[in-house]
Amino acid sequence: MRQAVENIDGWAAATTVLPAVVVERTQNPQHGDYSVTLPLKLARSLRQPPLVIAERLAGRLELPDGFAEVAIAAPGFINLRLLPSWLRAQLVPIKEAGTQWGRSSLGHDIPVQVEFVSSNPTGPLLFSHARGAVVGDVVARVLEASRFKVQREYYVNDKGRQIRLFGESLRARILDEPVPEGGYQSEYVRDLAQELEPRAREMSSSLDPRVLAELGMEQTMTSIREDLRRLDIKHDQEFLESSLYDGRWDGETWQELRSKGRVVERDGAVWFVTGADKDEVLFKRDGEPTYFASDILYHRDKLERRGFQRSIDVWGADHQGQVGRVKQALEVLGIDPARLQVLLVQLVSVKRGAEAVRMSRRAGVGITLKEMLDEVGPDPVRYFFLLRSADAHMQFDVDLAKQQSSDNPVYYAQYAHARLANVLAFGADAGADAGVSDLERLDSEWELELMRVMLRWPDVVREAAESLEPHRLAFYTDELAAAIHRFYKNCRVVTDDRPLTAARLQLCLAARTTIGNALGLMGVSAPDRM
RNA sequence: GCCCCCGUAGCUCAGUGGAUCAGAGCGGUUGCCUUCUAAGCAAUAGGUCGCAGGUUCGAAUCCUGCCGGGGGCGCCA
Repeated sequence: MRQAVENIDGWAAATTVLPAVVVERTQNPQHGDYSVTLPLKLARSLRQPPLVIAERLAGRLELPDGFAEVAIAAPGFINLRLLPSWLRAQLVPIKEAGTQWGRSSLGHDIPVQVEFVSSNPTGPLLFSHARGAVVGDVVARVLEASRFKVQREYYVNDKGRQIRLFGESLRARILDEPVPEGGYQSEYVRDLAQELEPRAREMSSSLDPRVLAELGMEQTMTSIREDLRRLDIKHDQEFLESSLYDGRWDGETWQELRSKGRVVERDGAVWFVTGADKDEVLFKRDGEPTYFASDILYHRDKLERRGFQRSIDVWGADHQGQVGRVKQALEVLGIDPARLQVLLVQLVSVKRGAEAVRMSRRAGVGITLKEMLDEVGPDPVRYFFLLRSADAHMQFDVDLAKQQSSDNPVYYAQYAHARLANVLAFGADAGADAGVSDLERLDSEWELELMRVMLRWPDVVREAAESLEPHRLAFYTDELAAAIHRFYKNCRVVTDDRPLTAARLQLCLAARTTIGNALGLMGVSAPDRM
């Protein structure tokens, strides 16, 4: 496809530097399947009208297999159309690829880490955490489908002031004393204290807050893992913040920054010199490192010591301010900051009835993920999050997600899959195999349209992987489901016409493969029956 | 004050590094089940793409400035 256009380069190369040759999909099917806008871009440097250029180029085009006519359209497009016979022939490779259909080797086994969720082990996952969890997981899935070597990591903040307060709060609850200033007042900690008390007393008769914090984190992580499991999310590794402070890695890193003149002591604290108007604290006056300090050690560890080419971090939008300074510190350490990509996931508000409740991490209030999973189930949670781009604020409509009815967009896609599965089962004996000649019977607008949509699937996966935009999968799935429903409505599959039946069953099989793979990449179930 | 995200149909949101259409779902109105699942299909109403300039043959899309909503700018996490 692209190579075909390269062939014309020689013709124009003499004049000037060529703009990139781009073959894009047409937005309007009336204009064919692909279009080239090169003539419009060349018009100025060639000093010829774009239409003339288009005609000369079109005449020289060597089309690869599968393309029918080349058309010129004002003001200077070259439009290409796929041959129906070529479309039909693609059903065979889709069938052969099966669950592999849509995968690519784009990533060439490059090691990439996706770090997501990373909620503190001092309380349950809130529903607001789930958006980042889903986005991170699907980014990981899409990268895996593009043959990146992906590791999913959960970064556990298991040290510092918050953990100390956590332990002290647990102790206070057990002893029925007041929770310390700034401590954890939540019901969760109260219940946890009660649950841990017998073991805690056994392990530490004095109820050492450190032991309590340890037990509490262990317990909390267990429940977090369980919540994530229900969303079909599993991390390969839980990385402990405390492991960064082994006395060598941290010492070496600070030494490196110091040698570059980027560390100063002032007011009893240790600062990273940004060179901008405001420096950043690395070590507080009480000697404890800040999160920023840990972030530096952590990302250096991933990108330098552990050898990941890229680290894709999924953060809440409220951490936006940290991106710049972590990247800056990495650069000082000689690490290309572009290797760290931060996906900022915007906040979620929950709509229940007519009421919208904003969920902010800071506000600390909100529905837990567990409660939401109990109420609506994992499929709507995943699908709804994927129906929004990560950088858009979104409103989660609980009532809609909960509806087991046609209004719920999840079912639209799942129903398309179930219908196909049903037809395939119904017609099993009639469609054992179809030859290429039979496939020629597939010539209605609905059948050809369905094929066109299916054939975009590999591009969708690739684009989602390149842009790190998992919502593209959901929008594609919706389109594909629409094409399937229209086909189903207008083309009776199982009839007395055996060859036609066989051909249509082949189409159903390919379509089910495609939508099944799409749902699978999103981690949404694809039922055979609804 | 500075930085980031958003502003597109009544509602929730796609599209946005130019040309080739302003779109989907929900909600409104109206049709379609003797045949493989109507959790579906089809039709219809509904929008100065926040405002104002600018660049261009062409701007929802790029630039500038405003307005509005959200988030950040801690020796908090």
